[in-house]
This record gives sequence, structure tokens and C-alpha cells, in this order.
Amino acid sequence: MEDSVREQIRGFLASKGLRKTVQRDAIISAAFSTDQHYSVEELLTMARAIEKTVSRATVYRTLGILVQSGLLRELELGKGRKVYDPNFLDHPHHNHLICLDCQVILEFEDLNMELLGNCMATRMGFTPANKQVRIEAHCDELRLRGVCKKGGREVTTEV
Amino acid sequence: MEDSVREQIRGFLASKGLRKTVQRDAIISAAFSTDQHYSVEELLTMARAIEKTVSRATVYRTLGILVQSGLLRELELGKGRKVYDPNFLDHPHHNHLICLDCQVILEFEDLNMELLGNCMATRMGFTPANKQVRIEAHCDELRLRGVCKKGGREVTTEV
DNA sequence: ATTTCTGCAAACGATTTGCACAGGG
DNA sequence: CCCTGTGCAAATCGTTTGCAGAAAT
Repeated sequence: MEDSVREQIRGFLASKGLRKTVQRDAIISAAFSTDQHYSVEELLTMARAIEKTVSRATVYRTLGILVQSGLLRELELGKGRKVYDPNFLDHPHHNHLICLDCQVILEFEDLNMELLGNCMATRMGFTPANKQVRIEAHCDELRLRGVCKKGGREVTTEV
Repeated sequence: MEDSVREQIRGFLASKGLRKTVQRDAIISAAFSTDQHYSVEELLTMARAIEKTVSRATVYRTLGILVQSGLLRELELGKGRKVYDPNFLDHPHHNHLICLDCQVILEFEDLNMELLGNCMATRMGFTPANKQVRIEAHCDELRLRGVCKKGGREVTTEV
């Protein structure tokens, strides 16, 4: 977990008059200990590995704070799957490709898509706040070879 | 409700060995009686206006069929809001702008965005199946004038 | 001392499911 | 007649909340 993040969170908590507790510390540390997506339940497990008194309720409560603070992004992946993405600060404009065959989510960035979205919103008379591009797709590798062993390979495209 | 839709649904039900019932008929008629989004509860109300024996369970079950058939699109609008979009057949590639201030959802199409999404998926080794672009935004009108009375104004852009 | 946080368990809202009966083929 | 579809109510799942005690300022 980077110091800059820890710093920002400390600042956010302070500015809101929120207290520092061992449970929040553990949850926050867990939340930013990876750059992979995780579910609420996975975060609970990770946080409990650090501090075993962490309860599910507090994870939910703390997640609310983190998402509100803008440090953590909440992703709706469809079919009720909800996931949190700590990689948001480093890559604020990334999108998601969800494989319908394998259980893989790929993140990718594309400046054109970013600009295009802003442009559309502006044209309609809005100021864009949060854009989510979600592409559900079938894996070519699986179709051609019958197996698919994709990692969490990340593809980044700049203009 | 257009005959072509009715025809496709009839075909789909038949091909799956599914039966024609008054409840399904009512739900399907209701579902395609508008080009506006609606929630499950709203659809239940609409269907009951046609056939009062329709139950909530059957609405859920029929929605599953319609979404699977590809005739109706399910939209996740964030914050747990789930909505169904019968306007999908006419405008298969539309995206959504969700106003965070007013309770408005605008649909818009953009060919560039469509192409760009396909391109990204292909580049990553996938065949795109379903793309959802969701832009959450703040209303300029509200910010400037203090009030906002947007209709469901639709903006369509061609290249 | 005061106020916020916490875990627990109950409450909650949306959706799903088991069942016995109704009704389509 | 057989088998699918239905309404109902109970079950389920993820999430939220009320409360009394614990901990932070």
C-alpha cells in the first residue's frame, strides 16, 4: 500500500471527523494491498488476516467511506456481481472487458474512448462524473483451441 | 407492440417448447407497449392492467425468458437499480447517460463508440457480445439555472 | 466525558424456489 | 392425459440497521 494513498485516506478521515480504529486500518490496508478486483467477502477475508476482530458490517461501512472518498471504485459487473477496484488511482480511466467463458476481467485504457465519452456528455448538456464501459465478450482462444488460460493480462492503449 | 416483435417471440417460445399462456401474453404485451425503461415492479403493474391474474413470480420468470431471447435488454444503472429496455431492437447500440441530479436517463447512440469498443475487444483477443457504456453526469442546466426539467430527450449521433 | 465505532443479530428488499393446483398441448 | 406454467408463501442472498457495549478523542 502506497504512502500517498495512506496519506490521502488519513486526510479524508480527518476532514470528516472520522476516527482511526484498528478495524478501519486493517480494512484499508487490505483494500490497497493488491491491484486486483475483490468482492466484499474477499475483502473481509483479507482484512481478517490482518485483524481478526473485523466484522462484515464494518467492512460494508468502511467500503462506503472509501468509495465516497473517491479512493476506491465500485464496479457493477452484471448478474449482481459487485466488485471493488483499488487500481483506480493509478489508472483513473480504465474500462473492463468481462469474459463470458472464463472467469476473467481485463482492464484496459483507451484515451479515445475517454474523450469520446466526455464529448457525448458535454454535447447533451452534462458534465461527466463517472464513466463505466463494460464489454462482455467471448474468448477467441477458447473458441479456437478449446481451452483458455488467460491470466489477468492487462492491455493499455495510448493514442 | 410491433408484429415483428410478437412474431420473434412466438418463434422463440415455440423453438424452446414453451407454452403460450394468458399471463405470458400480458407480460410480453406490456413489456413492448412502450419504448421507455421500466423496473420489474412497473412491468408488473402494466401487465396486471392487461391481465389481473399476473403474479410477481411470473413476471420475474418471463423477464428471464425475454432477456435470454435477446429481445429485451437488462440494464444495470448502479446503486442496485435494475431496469429493462424494450427499445433495444430498434437501437441495438445505444448507450446511457444517467443524470445524478435529476431522475433522468438519456439514451444515445454513437457509431464511433461502437466501433472503438469492438476494436478494443478484438485487439485483446475477444469477440464482443454485449457492450454497456454508462455515463453518470451532472446536469449543466441545473448547475446554471438552479432548476432542471429535462424530458427523456434522445440524442442520436451518426458519423 | 463525550461521541463515534464496533459486533451482533435482526431487519430488509429484491429475487428465487418448492409446492400443489390450473391449464395448455 | 401428460407435462409445463402458475400463484402463493417461504427461502435465500447480499446488504443495512438498531442497539448496547468498547474504544477513540
